[in-house]
Amino acid sequence: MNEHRDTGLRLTPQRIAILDCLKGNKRHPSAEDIYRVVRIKFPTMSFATVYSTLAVLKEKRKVVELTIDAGKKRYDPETLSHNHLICVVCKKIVDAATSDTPRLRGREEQGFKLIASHTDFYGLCPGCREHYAGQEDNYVCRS
Amino acid sequence: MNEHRDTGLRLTPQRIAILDCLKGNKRHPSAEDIYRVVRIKFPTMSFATVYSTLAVLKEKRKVVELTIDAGKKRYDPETLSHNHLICVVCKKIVDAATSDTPRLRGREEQGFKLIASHTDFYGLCPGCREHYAGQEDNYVCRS
DNA sequence: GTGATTGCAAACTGTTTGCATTTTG
DNA sequence: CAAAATGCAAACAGTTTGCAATCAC
Repeated sequence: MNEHRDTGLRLTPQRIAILDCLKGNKRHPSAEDIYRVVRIKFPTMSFATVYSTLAVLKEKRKVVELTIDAGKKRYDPETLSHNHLICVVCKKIVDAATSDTPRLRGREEQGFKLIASHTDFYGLCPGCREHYAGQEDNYVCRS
Repeated sequence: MNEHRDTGLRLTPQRIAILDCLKGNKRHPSAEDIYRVVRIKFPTMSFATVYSTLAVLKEKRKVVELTIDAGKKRYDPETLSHNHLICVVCKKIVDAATSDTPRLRGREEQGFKLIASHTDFYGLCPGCREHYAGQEDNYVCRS
């Protein structure tokens, strides 16, 4: 009945709220971001529930964990391969399409069995751009 | 006199040990990895010193912070732009050269001022490959 | 000598775990 | 009704901070 049946997980009201929060969410929210949203409907919601639901969703490939933001995991309901554009000041993350996918130079694979790849782009978002234009050098970009 | 003079920071014995540990280090060590190494020579060395030195080095662009590994920062003394190849099982990180650099599709920049980009490649390293071959599907790759 | 660095401990942030209670299928 | 999820609190890991003692320049 419920639109989230296909996740294959037991649908508790809390989980439905989390799934609703994630559905089509392009903000790449952290666990706390999600917690704050679902807690509006479920004041008793605990962090442990958010984390355990995210763990199950990750296992079922319904969500992907991003490590772009140091010291805080962020989650992306878009699990098809895509790239990101990250603001080095406010850490906003938006999806980015690229014109091509880079390849490792043949002999550079060093015995690795390749599974996937993705590219992160760093920059200043429109908002931060205003305040920090010309100070790009002050920001370290590499993840 | 000391080979690390050019870093522009006050050279205490502890800092020299940290710089020695980082010099040419291709292992992308975490703060703890560094701590364990320098503590052999300086048993009184504290974590705070490692972190504060890393903070200064980061500021002076002598080292770059990697967020590839969730929940644990790793450091790279190679500050020129380059890419990484990461083992999804043991988190080993090695440098990788690519044949090309992807570009954002023109209208995709969404008002961002671009500063930099890099590509992460995921796979199984030679060692883990043996034990986990055929189980690639069990590993989530996206950072 | 003075300002920066060290070492220690305590504080903090984000995440994980144990367990009694409740709920889903 | 059995297996799984919740909520709470406590435990954890990694990182940061405050401060007195020490050290580099």
